[in-house]
Parts: sequence; C-alpha cells; structure tokens
Amino acid sequence: MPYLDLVFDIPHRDREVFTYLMDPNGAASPGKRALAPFGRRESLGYIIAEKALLPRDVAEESLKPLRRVVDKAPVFDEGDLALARWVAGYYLCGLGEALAAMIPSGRRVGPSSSFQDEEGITGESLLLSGEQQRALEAITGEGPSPALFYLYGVTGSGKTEVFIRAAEEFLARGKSVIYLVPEISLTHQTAEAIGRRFGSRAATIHSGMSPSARLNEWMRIRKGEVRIVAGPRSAVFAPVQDLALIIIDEEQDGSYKSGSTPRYHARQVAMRRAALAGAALVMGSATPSAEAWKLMGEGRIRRLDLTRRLAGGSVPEIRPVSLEHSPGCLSEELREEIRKTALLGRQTILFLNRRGFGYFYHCHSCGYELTCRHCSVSLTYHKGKGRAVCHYCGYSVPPPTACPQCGSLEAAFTGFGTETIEEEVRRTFPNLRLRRADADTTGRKGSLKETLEIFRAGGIDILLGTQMVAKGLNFPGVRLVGVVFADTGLHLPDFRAAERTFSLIVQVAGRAGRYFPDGKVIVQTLRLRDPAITRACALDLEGFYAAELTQRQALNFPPYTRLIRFTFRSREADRADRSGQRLAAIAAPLIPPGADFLGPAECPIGIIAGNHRRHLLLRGPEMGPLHTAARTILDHYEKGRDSRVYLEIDVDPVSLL
DNA sequence: AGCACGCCGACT
DNA sequence: GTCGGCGTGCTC
Repeated sequence: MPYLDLVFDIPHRDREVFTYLMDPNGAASPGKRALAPFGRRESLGYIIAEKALLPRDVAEESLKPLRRVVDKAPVFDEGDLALARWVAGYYLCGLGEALAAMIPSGRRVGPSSSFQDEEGITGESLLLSGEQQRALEAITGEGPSPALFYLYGVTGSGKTEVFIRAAEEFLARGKSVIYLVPEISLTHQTAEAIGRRFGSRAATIHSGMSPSARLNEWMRIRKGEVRIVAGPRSAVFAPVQDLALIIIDEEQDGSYKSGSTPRYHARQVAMRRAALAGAALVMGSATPSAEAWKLMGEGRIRRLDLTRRLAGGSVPEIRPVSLEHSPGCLSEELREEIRKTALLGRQTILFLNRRGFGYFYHCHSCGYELTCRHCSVSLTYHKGKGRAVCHYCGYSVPPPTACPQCGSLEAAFTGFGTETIEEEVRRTFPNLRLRRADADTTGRKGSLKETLEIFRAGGIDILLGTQMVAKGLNFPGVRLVGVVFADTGLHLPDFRAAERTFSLIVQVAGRAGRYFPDGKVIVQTLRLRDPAITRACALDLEGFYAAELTQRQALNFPPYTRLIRFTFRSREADRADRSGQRLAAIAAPLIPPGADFLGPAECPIGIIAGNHRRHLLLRGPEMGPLHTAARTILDHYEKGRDSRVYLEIDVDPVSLL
C-alpha cells in the first residue's frame, strides 16, 4: 500500500492524522515510529495505518516521503492503538498525545533488564491467615465478569502478600499481571520485592530509568518474556501478553492521576483495560477513595476485608491534641511521648505536610503580606537557604528585616514548616538523633533511601518529614507517630480537602506500633471538633465515608456527579476572563439535561508564574453526555479562539486549585 | 509543541 | 539603515 497515516505528539486543532508516501524499503508499517518532515522541521511520528487510497481532498503532490523508520519491530499493536483511541476520546486529547504518554520515548533498544534470576527466588512464602486465604480465593477464582475487587484492610493486615500470591497464581496459569504502586515512595520498595520474588519474569518501568532502558523493558514485555510488571501509573499501559490481573495498591493515592496532558487516571484506564482484556482488577487500601467506597456500597466492586493486624501489632491509640495553648509547635503531650519513646529505646516519626520555616509573612502595623511576584501565594521562609521562596514557581527574595511597605518591625513570618519543627525538636531534645526528609533535603538522588535505611537500622531516633514519610513504609522500631499539624489543607477550597486530610491521618497513624501493641499517635490540631479529624482519630471509616458521601451528594460533587474542568491561562487577566466567558456562552445552550456548569471564575490560585488563571467546570450525572457536549463546545471554541490564551482540559479533575 | 516568518523599536 | 524583540500561524 502506497500511503501511511501518522500522528504526532502535538495538541490537535482541526486535523490530527497526516498522510505520507510509503518509504521505498518498505520498512514502514503500523505500530512503528518514523521521523517525518513536519512543517519546517523533522518530527517523530507514530504510524497508525497503511492505506491504498487517498481521500478526495488530498492531492498526491502534497505528500512527502518519510525521512526514516525508527523501529525494527512495532512498538505498539492494535490493542495499544485501541486503548490510545479510548484515552484520546475520554481525556479529550490528540491521539498522538495519548500514544506518546503510553510508549517510552527511547530510540534504541539495548541490553540489560530490571531484574535477574537469583538463588532462592521461590522461597519466603508465608502462611496466609484465614481472611487472606479467602481474599486470595475470591480474586483467583472463577467469577462474573468484570471481576472487580477491593482489598480493604488496615495497615499491616497483609494486603501485599495477598497481591503477590494472586500474581503468582495467575503467572502459574501462564497469564500476566500489572502491579501499580504510587509514585516514588512505594515504587522502588515494591518493585524490588517483585523482582526478588519473580526474577527475570518481572520488570519495572519508572521515571528514574533512562528512555532507552524503558524502551528496552517495554520490548521485553511485548515479546512476552516478562509476565509481571510493577510500576507507577504509566505501567498501566505496559504491553503484557495475556493480561489476567491488574493490581492497584493504595488506590486513593493522588499520583495515579497524571498532571499533564493526557491527564489520565490510572484507575480509570485500568478499569477500561481490564474490561477489554477480560482481566480481573483488584485495588487495595486502608483508606479507599470516596469513589471506590461508593462503588463498594453499591456492590459494583466486591469488597474483601482484612481486619486483623499480623506480626503481633495492634491498632495504636490515636489522640487528638489541641495546639491552641502551646507556645511552639510541640504540645506538652507530644513532647512527653517523644521523651518516653526515647527512654524505651524506640523511634518517633513526626509528620508535617509543609516545608520551610514560616509560610506567611504579615505586618501587624500596615497589614502587608509578602507574596510571590509571579503567583498569588505567600512566600515561605526557608532558613537553610536564607530565602523566602515561592513553592509554585521558585521565585525567592531575601527575608525582610522590617516590613517592606511601612518599615515597621512588627512584621514577621508565622506558621511553621518542617524546618521550624526541626529547630524546635533539636532545641528540646539535644541528645536525640533527628533527620529531616522533605523535598529540600532529598534533592540529591538516593538521599531519601539512605535516610530511610539509617532509620530502619536504628541510627536515627526521630524521623521528621512531609508526605514522603507517611506512606507504605514499615519500620519495626517505631512506637510514636506525631502529626504536627493536621489542619494543613483542610481550609483549601477543594471538595476533596476533608477526604485527603482524613486519609492522610489514618495512613500516617498506621506507621505506629506495627509490631508492638503499645503504638501511640498524637494528632495536633486547632480544629478539635472537625469531623475529618475526630473520625480519623477514632478510625471511624464507616462514619467518615457516610458523612462525606452525604455531603458530596447534597453539594452535587463527585462521586455523585462527573466533572470536566476547563482552565484558561494568559499573561493578561482580561484575556483569560474573556475566553472563559466566551466558553461559558458557547456551553450554555449545549448543557445536557441534568448537567450544569460552574464559573467561569478565578482559580483558587489566581496567578501562577505570571499566568492569570480562570476556570470553568462542566458537571453532570453521567460522563457520556458531558463528553459529547465538551467536544461540541471545544469545536466552537477553536473557531475564533484567542491565541494568547491557553486552554487546558481536565476530565475527572482531582484538584481544583 | 516547535520553528520560521514578519512587523515594530533601539542602536551603529 | 539593520538587528532582533516576540507575536502569529502552519505542519501531509
């Protein structure tokens, strides 16, 4: 066939498929990538089809030949293409953008593989508890399709072992498994464990690998040499043969949602892939997302409970403590428990979801606030760097010695971050060994891993950190967990704020006393009565989700509705305003029955890096009609759009900031 | 998303 | 006069 259809990784406006002349060697075929003359340059394109005839409106003379075919063997097949088409349709992006997100960008396939076969690969099979055994049988047994499961169990109840056993069972049947884990924190730990267990039959694909290493693993997986792939969200696209099971660990984790086009959610893609392949899907967490909880309640996902902590641990005592009358950021109770823990020769984790030393500079005389020049957020003082820094764009200034506006000395940074805590803890407990782990201390590679290893070995008494110490880590020596300030994020104008706060507290609390019955958790707060905090401290999951779902339903928010978010960005505020208003005017007559739209409005963070931001939310009970409406709206919007306004589309947004 | 073309202000 | 700022438009 003389012609080839290609797509490119560009946001498509009107046209997205480009036709080229077949290359003379005939090396080109669908599924391979090729360099092609594209505009005034050469671009890497994806060959999606061959064809014999040209559409009426295309002249043969306007076609160019390919420059060079990049791949010896196809990097994607019909199934991948079908999935890419679904991603492009669901997330309203170009087919080329979808393919680019699915397939590693490496050009050359080299040697090496993630894991090697070692001695004793088969060992370390633990005896399962009754609950674990029943869960395993449900997942691996014959059942109605689609087989959707949720392994719901407290931290330490042995979810991972059930996942691995289920994987083993499917591998024994000659099938393949994808095992998804959240970004960074759990990726390496789990991937290593999978590698140890499955040797060269396992592979991992993660952001730390070079593009060629990723492509290499990708090709091994495609050839069927690999039967189990462990990795973060992009691993949901791994081209395994005979897929029979997808595992999603820590299902509620935000890193499953992509932050750039296509803004896909690995859970959504996994459900689609599992359905297409006739595979089972099993998610797991101690704190399911509200979406998953609702589906379990409706019986659309089968819930499998793990209620018992293994390894002799028990549920720790979780005590909410008011920070109101504490002079610093450590309450009397927390200080006392740190002391007691140290005397027992055990370890403490302190958690605070905020970096820096002070996050809000305020002048009591004139009311001045120190904010970023390019973003509408306040600057955070980082003592280590000696600068006041913007966490959104990196802009920084030397910390003022007096109010920059009126010169008053009644001006200072208030509020605390991990650096503040570090200083206070060192002052209060000069003899205890403390290490801080946050984005500022883990800049260089491997430093977090090193800190965690020292902590595990007992070389640190207190581990202080942000999110990165909160999840999935098991340290037998930990007795005490202190949540320094649980309220961060609760005030955010985001309908998921309570859910995030709740699940973070429960997750962090799970780090305490996994192997001993005397675990203690202290949750410091200024909102002792906030239901997200009281219910988290009582480990009242049922109560929290019931109340949260009632609220979501009353306010018409997910999971009772679906959302599509349109975000407008421009250097000029009025251009962003006008584009938002224009989209609203286009949308108004096209809103499906039962649906509505919110906005346009200024985004909660109105300016980031000098870009003024406005957004509009399309909301409705079903995604189907919303999609149809959104496509029509976008078609109209494209004609006569302001070229200085950037529009970003987010289907099922997780954050509205 | 690139990448060139083109149309206005600063400088030799 | 021209160098280069970036705004605009096109890509088989």
